[in-house]
Amino acid sequence: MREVADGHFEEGPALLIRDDIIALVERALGAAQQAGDIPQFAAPEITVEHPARAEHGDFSANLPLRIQGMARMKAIEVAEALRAHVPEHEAVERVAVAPPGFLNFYLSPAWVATQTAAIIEAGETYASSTLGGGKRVQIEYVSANPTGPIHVGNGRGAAIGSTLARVMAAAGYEVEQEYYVNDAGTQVAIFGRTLYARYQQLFGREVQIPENGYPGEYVADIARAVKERSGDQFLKEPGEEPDPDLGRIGLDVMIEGIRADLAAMGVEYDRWFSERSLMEEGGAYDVVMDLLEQQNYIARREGAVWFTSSDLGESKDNVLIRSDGQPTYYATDIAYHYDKFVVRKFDRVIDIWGADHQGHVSRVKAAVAAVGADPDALEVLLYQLVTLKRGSQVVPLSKRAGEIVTLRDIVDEVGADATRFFFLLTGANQTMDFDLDLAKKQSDENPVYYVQYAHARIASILVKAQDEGYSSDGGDTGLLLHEAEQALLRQLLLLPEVVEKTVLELAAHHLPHYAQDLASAFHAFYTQCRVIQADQPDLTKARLLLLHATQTVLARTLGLMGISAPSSM
RNA sequence: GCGCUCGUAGCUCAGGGGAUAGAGCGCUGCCCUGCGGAGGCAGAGGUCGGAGGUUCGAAUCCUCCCGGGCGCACCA
Repeated sequence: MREVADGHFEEGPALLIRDDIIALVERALGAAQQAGDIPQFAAPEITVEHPARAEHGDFSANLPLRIQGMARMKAIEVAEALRAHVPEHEAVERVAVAPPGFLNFYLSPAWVATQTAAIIEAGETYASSTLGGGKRVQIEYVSANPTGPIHVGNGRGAAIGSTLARVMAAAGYEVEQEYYVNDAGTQVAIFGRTLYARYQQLFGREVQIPENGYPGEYVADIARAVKERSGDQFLKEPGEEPDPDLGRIGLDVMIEGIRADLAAMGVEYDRWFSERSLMEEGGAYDVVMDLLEQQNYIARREGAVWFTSSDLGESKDNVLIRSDGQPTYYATDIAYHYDKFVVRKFDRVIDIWGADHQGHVSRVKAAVAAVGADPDALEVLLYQLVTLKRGSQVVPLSKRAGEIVTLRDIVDEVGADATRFFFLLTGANQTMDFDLDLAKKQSDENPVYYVQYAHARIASILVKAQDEGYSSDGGDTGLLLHEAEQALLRQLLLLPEVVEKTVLELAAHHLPHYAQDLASAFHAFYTQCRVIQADQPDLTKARLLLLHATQTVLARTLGLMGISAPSSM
């Protein structure tokens, strides 16, 4: 039981064994200094890592190498001195010194084996933690303009955002997922005029799509739907401005489509935040403008209203209100972030943007500071753009171009699971190619099948065991000492670290890589160790428990990625 | 030009101060007389873009250079 926040307690998972090892090193240092084996000095923060080679143990501390200077001793001697003072721990079988000065920890196979029970008990909460301490974090992602269907690049943001949301929730944050709907501004106006042009065309008028308009067929589709439902209700005299209601209806249709497309990929938001709502009388936009005025961050020149962001270290000032009286996207974005921090008081705000918005990051941070919030509480995660390909042929993504490959196309063709896994596999600041031909192939080249197959295989064995009357009741997990069993168990024990790392780095790609390693360890175990053996009832029970634990962790890992864990494929 | 980012196996990518640099795909060769072969094992394949520097130790940090991507609007 650990305190989460405000005296609220919850059942805690087993502590990370890694943290226990760190504590052992720390205590060894204290004891060695106490005993005079190592001189007194303030030690740096202690870390341990998993050695690349199994012969170097399960955990390795490089502390001796790092403090050899301070101790004025050879690293190897520091290591020896520390080793002599490492306290006993049930999980640690032995501690060894290795040149040039590593302190290596070897876990007890028996201890590792018995962790199976703890994993099964934790079930779908395995690898949950209280790292976030109940802090309120908002994750805003995709937020593509509702003037067109969302495309491949948005899909990458969707996969990363919704996965981070799941993982941070597991790590003890109170997470709110949000989509910022740009339902105001010039692009929306252009969309409205485009829709009206399409609408007029349906009544035989010779009207061109406006310059900079949206040529996609989807606008004509909406126009047809409106005509079907409302006839010529929105038709005005030639040359007149379109009815704003028409634009609004069109936008609603688009937003509903976006919502459905994202839902098809397993992405659900807690809130869809309307940009237009900021502009209401006395809304955040008015408040922020007054605030900036009071803080002397406003300048009027060339007929426009400027934010003097260069006073805050920015390379230049930025326009808030254009000379035509329309606020810029930047101005409403300041109001939006004011709402996030000052009105709704999130502890952390994570914005996930495409890398083409990179220039916007410091501007928004400067604005956040100007309205009195902590700019460090805003974390902007940029993902590099996706190049869409058909084989070696690059497909243009632009909404304005002829061919529009939507996210929905991809999800329909390769499935939500493969789409998500594929997007998550590559680190966010790495550009990636999305090869439609390859993604469509549904072959074993797609690693999601490898992972899901492991889960299905386990389910199949468990069913068979049940059919044949085997049970894991009373099984002794201490029997799981085979090399392949131990390797698998060590993978299972890694998930809490992966979750922590994912949260600390805001790097979702660790999960699919871990999933593959875990599946690989399972498949190797499966090949070497038969589970159901009539002449070995005790071992059968123990291995059934191991299967339960593995299935639990696989399902958990897939679940954190928003990917299904099928029982059959 | 300035800023951000990337350059690691034939291809797609991990690793981002630690020990002999990893995985998948592809390639070569093995493994189904028992639980799902969408599987397993082994092998070939690398001057970690280049050059300096910091460090006990650099693919990792710093500087410069080369080469890609993206920004640098009264667009969003």
